Amino acid sequence: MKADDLREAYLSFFESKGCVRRPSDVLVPRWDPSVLFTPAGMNQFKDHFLGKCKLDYTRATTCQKCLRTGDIDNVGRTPRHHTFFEMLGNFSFGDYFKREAILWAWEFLTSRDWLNIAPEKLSITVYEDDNEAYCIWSDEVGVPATRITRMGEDDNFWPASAPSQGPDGVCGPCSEVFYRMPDGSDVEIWNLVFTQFNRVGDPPDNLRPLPSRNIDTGMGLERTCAMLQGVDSNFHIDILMPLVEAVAETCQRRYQPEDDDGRRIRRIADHVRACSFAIHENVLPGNNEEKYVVKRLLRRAVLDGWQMGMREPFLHTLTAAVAAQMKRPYPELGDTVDRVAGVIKREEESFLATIDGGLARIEKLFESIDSTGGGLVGGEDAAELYTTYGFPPELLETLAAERNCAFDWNGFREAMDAHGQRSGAGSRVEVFTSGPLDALKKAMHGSEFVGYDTLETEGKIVGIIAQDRLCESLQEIGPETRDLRDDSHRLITVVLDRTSFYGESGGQVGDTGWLECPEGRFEVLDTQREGGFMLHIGHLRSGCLDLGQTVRAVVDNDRRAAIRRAHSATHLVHAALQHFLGSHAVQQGSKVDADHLRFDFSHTSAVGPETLEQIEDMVNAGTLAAAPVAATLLPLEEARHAGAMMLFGEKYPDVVRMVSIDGLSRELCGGTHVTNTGEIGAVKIIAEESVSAGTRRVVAVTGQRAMQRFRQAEATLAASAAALKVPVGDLTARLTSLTKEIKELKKQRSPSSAGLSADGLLAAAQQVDNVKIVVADAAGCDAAAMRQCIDQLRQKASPIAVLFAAAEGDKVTLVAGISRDLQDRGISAGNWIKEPAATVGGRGGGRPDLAQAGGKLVAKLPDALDVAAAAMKALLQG
RNA sequence: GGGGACGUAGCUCAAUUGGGAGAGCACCGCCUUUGCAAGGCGGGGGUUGAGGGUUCGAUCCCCUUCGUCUCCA
Repeated sequence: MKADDLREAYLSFFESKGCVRRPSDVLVPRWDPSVLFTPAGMNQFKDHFLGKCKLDYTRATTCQKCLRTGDIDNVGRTPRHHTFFEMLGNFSFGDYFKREAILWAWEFLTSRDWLNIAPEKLSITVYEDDNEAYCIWSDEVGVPATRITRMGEDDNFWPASAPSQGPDGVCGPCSEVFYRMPDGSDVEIWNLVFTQFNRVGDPPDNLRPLPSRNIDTGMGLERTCAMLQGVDSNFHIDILMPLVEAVAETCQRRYQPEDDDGRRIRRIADHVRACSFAIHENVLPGNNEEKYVVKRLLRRAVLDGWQMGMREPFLHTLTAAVAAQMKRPYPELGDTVDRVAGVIKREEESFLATIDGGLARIEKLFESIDSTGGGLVGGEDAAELYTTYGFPPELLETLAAERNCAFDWNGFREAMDAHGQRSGAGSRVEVFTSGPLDALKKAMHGSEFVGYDTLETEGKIVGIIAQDRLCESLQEIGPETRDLRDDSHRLITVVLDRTSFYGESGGQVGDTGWLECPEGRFEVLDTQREGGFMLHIGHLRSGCLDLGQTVRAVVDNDRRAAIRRAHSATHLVHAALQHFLGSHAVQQGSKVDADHLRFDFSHTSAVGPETLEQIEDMVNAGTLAAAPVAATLLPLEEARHAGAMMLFGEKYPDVVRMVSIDGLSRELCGGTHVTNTGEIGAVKIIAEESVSAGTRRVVAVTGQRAMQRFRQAEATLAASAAALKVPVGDLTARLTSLTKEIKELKKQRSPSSAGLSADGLLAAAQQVDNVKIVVADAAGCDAAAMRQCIDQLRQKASPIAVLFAAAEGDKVTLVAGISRDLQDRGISAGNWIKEPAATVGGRGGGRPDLAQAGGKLVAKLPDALDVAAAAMKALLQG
């Protein structure tokens, strides 16, 4: 059976059991702070399991794309480890339980209409105390006792070992189905989790039955396919083998499963598949979180290629093969092949450059190893190369072997552990988060948002949260609450059943304003949203608020209008960027504030000033056109058909809101917009900068802030022109002539202009034996000019010793130089200058031929010159 | 988010305990050459990422900040 057929069979089987077929969730669930990537099929149903949302259905089935990096080191080495894989699942939220889950699993596996697996090849494990599951398997299904094993909590409980070690919360026993492979090994193909307990504290008696019990099952698509197709490795099933072969061909290797290259080829196949999906969802390789995971996967794959002799980017050519194999379940992957390939190629180039750069550094390392005769690459050195420059240890080991050097892996691991300690461990986020809103979420879907059409509305208070707890009522408690210094600790959250306040989302900031009623006034400083609820965050300024009370929600009109301008302008900017830079310039993030917007997009290089101007012109042409803006709700498919701009990797609801700017832009967007682009006024781009590799940012202002900016610029110009006493139009010319003049003046500030001429100095020089000694006050010269003069003198006469001193402000600068032949006599300018420097209360030093010093006693300058002359005479005679 | 490294001419990089900011390539001018490739001579180009501090003096040492790279979570 083909993988595509297995997916379909599984989903339709469970549909026949009343489960609702849901699409795979995205691979990168940005809404879930507890994970970077979707790790299992149940992830998208967390709120369903916890009863934290109203249920539209109580049974579901999915095929979920997943990514895990926990066993990353085993990928390619073993037959069944992947980073990216698919999980088939069926789920019950307080509906069917153990009996159905077990019977259906068995039916699907063994029925002639479905997988038709010989029952004697299957064996079962259950949790040691779970007699209920044991009896169902043994009595109802009829699995012989020899093939049912009771296992402990570390194997057959979820989370593993929860009863004794925690964490507290929902948990339960599980039961696993194993298949006997041709080689005699048993492979787990299906895990049935029965969440039926709430763990409270340590044993004994810490497992309390849950009123609403859930089913969460997962069947690995790849391993089940391997079983059905009778192959010995997941990598040899129908959707992976062609990819493995494509990798082998690209790397010009014959795929031999058993050798080192076979392992590398499998790893490349796995990683390029994982990265293609992640990058498809706009996760670009980067330096933190999921971005870093993508980067690491890509680099591991490139490294494997490097070790097979690949010196040029190659990974990116494989994205088409990935899309081809995954076409049926994920056709959208085909739309982004070029973009994904481009991203991968960039990262490949960057990593190959890193390797190149590291090679030079490594030469130095080997030289020092050779000179000390150690014959061993130290773990410390390897770790430093890795953590600082990203040079992979595996490569270093290979290079070391070529030099007949050993590699200290143990030392390397120790050093890396130490690095890990220094870096500190990040805080872990709970898998299931809970908060004061949970009770509210069970009772209602969310707040009704009416703020698109109206900025004032009546709403009933359905929740008040203070100090992270739900309250019945709230009273103003004196002026100290208004203490701005620690206001943040005392922020209050009010939830209404309906509101005109927009909660921050899609980059648009939350509204501010007031909640008013006869009994009190609440100032809203920010509006956030959580699970469909708008949270009005702020302070009670007077009176009191009670649960159930009706208030008037009044949004700050001027601010909202400014936000609308900025948001619509953002859409125009997006469209203009795409027009001038190309379709790859997709949105990476944005912030929409009052008359101020920030827009991040994919682009590799800086956008030049000319292009930026063109973009600005196009945007302003859009506002001048006074184009109507309309928002419509329509089915996702229709929006797609209408050509609305959509972000890959976003999970859109079935009905979407499309914001169209007549003839200029179509985007799916939940934000608030002007009704006509003419309202935006001027749009002025004020910055273009880099956010991270591959991402650029433009910042722009609109409406009144654009006007303010023009005024400011004018004021600066006017002030500058006034300062230079020229008309604004002549400013540039005046500035260039001024800078030129300054430059010339500096040049002229030479010894000669200060009354010092080389010939004059030579004529006035003292002479001891045949050595000329020039000691002079070089008033008006700076150190550079004095040096220059010394050079001139040294060229004209030798042997010669020169020392200049000049006072400027409250400082004295001295410079001394001697000719080469005096150096040969053991005289040093550095030593010479010390005495006169001390005379003016300073110190100095320098090189034998030229030295510099300074001091602060300006009045002593003439003395210092006498001292200098005397000192040189002494040196010459000594 | 934390650790480490690096920011010097348009580019690639130098600069000894802190003591005169340099080289190669590129650029401009002139010469040589029928032309090209190349060669010779000369020249322009720098707030040493930014801001503070220590010092007589900072590319160098210290602090802050911005940027790039990199490892870890």
